[in-house]
Amino acid sequence: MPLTQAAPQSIDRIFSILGHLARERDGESLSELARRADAPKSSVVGLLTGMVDSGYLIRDVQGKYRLGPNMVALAISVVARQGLQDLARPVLQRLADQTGETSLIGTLASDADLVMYVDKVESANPVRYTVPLGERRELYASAVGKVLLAHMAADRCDTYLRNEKLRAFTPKTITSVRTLRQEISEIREAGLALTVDERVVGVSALAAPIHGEGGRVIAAIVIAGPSERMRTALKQHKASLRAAAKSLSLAMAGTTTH
Amino acid sequence: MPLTQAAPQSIDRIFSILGHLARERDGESLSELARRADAPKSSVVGLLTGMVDSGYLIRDVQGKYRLGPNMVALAISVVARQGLQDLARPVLQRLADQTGETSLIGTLASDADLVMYVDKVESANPVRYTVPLGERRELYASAVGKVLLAHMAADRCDTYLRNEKLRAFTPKTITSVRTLRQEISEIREAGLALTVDERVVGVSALAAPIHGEGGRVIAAIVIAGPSERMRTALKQHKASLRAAAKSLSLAMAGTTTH
DNA sequence: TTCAGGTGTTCGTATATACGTACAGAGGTC
DNA sequence: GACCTCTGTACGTATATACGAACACCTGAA
Repeated sequence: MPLTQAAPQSIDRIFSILGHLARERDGESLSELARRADAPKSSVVGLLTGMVDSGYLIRDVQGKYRLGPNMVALAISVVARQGLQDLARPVLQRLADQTGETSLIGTLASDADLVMYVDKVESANPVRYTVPLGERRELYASAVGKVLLAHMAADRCDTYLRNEKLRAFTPKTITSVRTLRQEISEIREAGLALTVDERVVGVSALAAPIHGEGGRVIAAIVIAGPSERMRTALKQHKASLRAAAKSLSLAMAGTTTH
Repeated sequence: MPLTQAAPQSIDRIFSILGHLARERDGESLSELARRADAPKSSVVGLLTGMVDSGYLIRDVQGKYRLGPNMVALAISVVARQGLQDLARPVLQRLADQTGETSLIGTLASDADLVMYVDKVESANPVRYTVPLGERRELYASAVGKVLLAHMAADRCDTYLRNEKLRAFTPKTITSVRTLRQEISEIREAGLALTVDERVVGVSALAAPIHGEGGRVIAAIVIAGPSERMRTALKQHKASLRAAAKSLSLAMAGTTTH
């Protein structure tokens, strides 16, 4: 392998600056950005000036640097290009990091009223919940399935409830159509679905809807783990999950066909 | 002004590459990207290699370069940071393209019960409606104003209707408080407001609410044009406007404080 | 008011990087 | 199979850029 020169260090510096400014609400000073980029101030000032001149950053009246209109436009066009799975991956990763539990995306299978798991980031915990991707499961006994039922057309949901045989997987599986209907209605109001030991004993799952174009629910994002561990952190998990679902819904709203 | 050196040319080259890849569905070759960036291939290959190493680009099995996971994650976090006007711009552009009419965003002025137009994309038609940005107009005679009245606190709306002198701008301006109250109630139900020749003879406007955090209406998105042209395409315009308002509402829902 | 610490700016010099050139290889055409 | 065109790669050299050092200025604390 011939010896080739290293890539220019401005690449990592530029992205370090952009990433930092994307995470901060307020602008940042030259000195702070130089510290974050681990680079001399006189080197960083050249990069900042160049990005300001090109409209990717702006410098406010306090001398703080912020993301500029061209960066926002570029970001919008990048996000608009992605499909759900591309957009979901970093969100799933962050959610798994925040909660310590496995995070997944599930959608309605195209040919049957079943949930299909299309992406996941497994928990770092040695004791973790997991499910094979591509797996198809019943709607009525999973948090994802209940979210999808809550947001599908009312007549399609009614047809499903009339026709589906609610077999028990565990002693906690809901097998009463009346009880399930009531719970689906509550999920529609609350936005989140929680299952405890319904599909697998000892496993809880918490799911939220992901909205696509026109507000339709196209998928659900879910975290799942051992019921006792999920129980102790449920409140924080709900907050993290709502935020993750919202950022994905935002991202999906931007990806309309042109 | 002391003579300082120019910013490094890699800045413009990096953003040129990213912008181009964001617009293309397929990947692009090294030679094509070098042409687009107007730079020697041997210079561009160093930038590409650096961005691939850092995960901002990937190189597929055909040797084509594409946006990588770190660029997608950066873009998502940039978009999640924006305010209404930044997010609105591409939506207004698309709406103006789809409908052929001028599209605008209006909000409630902070110091008076007036509409203020804060952003617009003018129609490409030589015959077009336009209004200067920053312009402040009465609520009762504009589609935006009626949307905002329909979604504000009921007592604030009542106070406005009691105190505002409903002067006529045209023979079609609604000057009866009773009629206006009824119409506001209908707008609250229907979601859309339509004005025909009320503020300016020969001009119609169609407005929909934009919801922010917690479902509050923070602005309205509107298309406006000559009444006859608006009339002939009203149904399609309603569909396009609803979709635009929803995508903005979802985008605004995503920009929550973490 | 003084002082210390941190800021942003400037510039000459060191050096990292850009690039021109050559070339091997691939693909398409005849 | 030969030939042409374009690709991506390699590398030595030219040069654009990084950066260390110095300094004026600002802010906050004593």
